[in-house]
Amino acid sequence: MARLAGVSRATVSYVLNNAEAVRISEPTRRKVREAAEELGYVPHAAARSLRAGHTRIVLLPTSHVPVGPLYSTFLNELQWALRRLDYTVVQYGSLGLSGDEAVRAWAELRPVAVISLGEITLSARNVATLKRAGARAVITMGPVAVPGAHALVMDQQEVGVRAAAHLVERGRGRIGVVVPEEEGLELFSVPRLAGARSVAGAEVTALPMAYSEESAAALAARWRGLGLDAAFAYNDEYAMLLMRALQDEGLRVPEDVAVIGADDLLIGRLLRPRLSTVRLEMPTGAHLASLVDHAVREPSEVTERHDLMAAAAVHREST
Amino acid sequence: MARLAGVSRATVSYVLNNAEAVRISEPTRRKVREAAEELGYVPHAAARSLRAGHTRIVLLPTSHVPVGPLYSTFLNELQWALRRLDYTVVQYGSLGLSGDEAVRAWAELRPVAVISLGEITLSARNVATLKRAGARAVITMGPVAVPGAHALVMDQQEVGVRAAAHLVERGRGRIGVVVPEEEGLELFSVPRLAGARSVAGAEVTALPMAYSEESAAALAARWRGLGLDAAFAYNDEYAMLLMRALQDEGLRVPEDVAVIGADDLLIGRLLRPRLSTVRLEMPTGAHLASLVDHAVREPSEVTERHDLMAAAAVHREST
DNA sequence: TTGAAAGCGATACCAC
DNA sequence: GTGGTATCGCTTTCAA
Repeated sequence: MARLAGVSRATVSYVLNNAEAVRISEPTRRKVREAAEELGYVPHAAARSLRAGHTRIVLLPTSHVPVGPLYSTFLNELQWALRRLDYTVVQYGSLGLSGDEAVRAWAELRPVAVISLGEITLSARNVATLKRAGARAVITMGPVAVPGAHALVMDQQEVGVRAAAHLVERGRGRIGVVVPEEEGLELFSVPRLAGARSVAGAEVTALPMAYSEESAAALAARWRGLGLDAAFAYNDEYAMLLMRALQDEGLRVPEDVAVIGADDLLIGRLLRPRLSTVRLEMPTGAHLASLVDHAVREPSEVTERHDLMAAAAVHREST
Repeated sequence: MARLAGVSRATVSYVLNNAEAVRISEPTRRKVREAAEELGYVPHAAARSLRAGHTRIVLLPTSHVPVGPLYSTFLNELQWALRRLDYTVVQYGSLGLSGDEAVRAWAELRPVAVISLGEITLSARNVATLKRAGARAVITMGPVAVPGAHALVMDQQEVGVRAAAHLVERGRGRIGVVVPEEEGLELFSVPRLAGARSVAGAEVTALPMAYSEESAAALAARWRGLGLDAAFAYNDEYAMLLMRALQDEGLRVPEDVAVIGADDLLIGRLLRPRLSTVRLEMPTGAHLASLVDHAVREPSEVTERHDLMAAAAVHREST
């Protein structure tokens, strides 16, 4: 744009970046600003980052659009906090890509940090690729730790443990664990199931169920034959579907069947009886943002640390 | 990377882009591929697009994380379809940015297309800025059309009309319309309210309510004094909160109060009585993707067209 | 079939 | 104070 405003490109750059090292006369500044405004000039991020050798992009892969207010509040907070730290938050839709393909695509953008929310599992090689491509921080939030990355491990097994322990405490030992039939949730559902199995006094039956009323009704229809006195559903949504179907079958909750979900979704509080659940303590968005920032500034200090998130049962009326 | 694999950078480019115009010997190809693999080489998107003069980025601004399976299915479909057409889908979190700020930030990335889902209202100037920055298609999905952009107008007013008309048909004329207290939803809630008001035989009272159990309970507590026989809530989530609170107050649904929501969320079917709702006919993700692709290839043909989405009431048990 | 070199837009060093 | 200019990594035209 520049020269058409009467000055050189260098001068434009100085003015628009408020360069301190160099003094520009006020009339010139004004001229440049006005020209930029008039032309609707916007700097070219690609050129800038090519020159600079790095970007300020924080990449958030999203394969499934997140569901639930807990998750979306977290995401909003995170984005807001990162922008305040002058990062550009880019969500990259990675649905249907394999891990390797996805990582290549991310790396092309040369993000300074990647926060993987766990839908795609990264290998040590993947992390290395990202780092070679300029990522100073790779943070994973998921069920398992990843070599080379800072991991915030959401201990899904602990969710299962808490749920089953809660039921056993309340005198229920024959527990049906609802496992989603939908693909892509295994990373969460398998450890949750395993956690439940590991609890002393719990006799666990795995119950596949899809996220639909029909599937829930079918499961409820054969419930009496299963000889169970409690259900732990994959999450509150599955729990709600099941609980409703059980009630439609004439079973009383919690008298005949205790039902517990997970993830503490708001909707769990809207049903009657109110749904007991297991809550996972997420870090706040601001906390994670400052972790990212720290990792970007001092990569050596933060790499390879593993933090564990706690889980706790929340007792309401359904158990 | 290249020269370290024994060939020139040009050759690398040819091989990795499968250039047809030029024939490269098979041994060379293999050498290049192996070197790339070994070094974990990933091309630099910024350099590429700088050289090419354009990107394949389709930018999806997201300010609020979308809620509900209808919306998220749509988004997943859209991303998947766009990637099949070889676009890079980038969601840009724009929460807390003004329209002008957001547009500048988007324009810096030089997207070839922008699909604004309606949380931020674009001005004609904004659209012009994006186009000058290389956007060949600007598509808005929202309550209002935008000059210069291809608009998919979701007629929010029609949602209000359908809801109120449905209630009037069923003999309810004194309608409370729940309006969210949360910020950022005005673009949807105001026309929905206006639409309801415009229906003959409907006497409408606006009822501010926040998305919390407390707020719903407070509203329910003063319900009998309002002299209303029906409620149209902003969407199914607000409807569920309100319906539950009304029932806790001892009011019967639909006998004492008919309740209707909007957006046809799955959870609406889990409550008893099942929630009546108004459904907005969204285009499929694949449809929108091909619209984008067409607009990118032939911008002149598509600009400024306005398509209207239909809305229809779905009767269940709560009305 | 492969290599050399120009150039995309922004920046920062160095002269003037 | 301001204007040239080399540079980032990649693609593509032209020569060899």
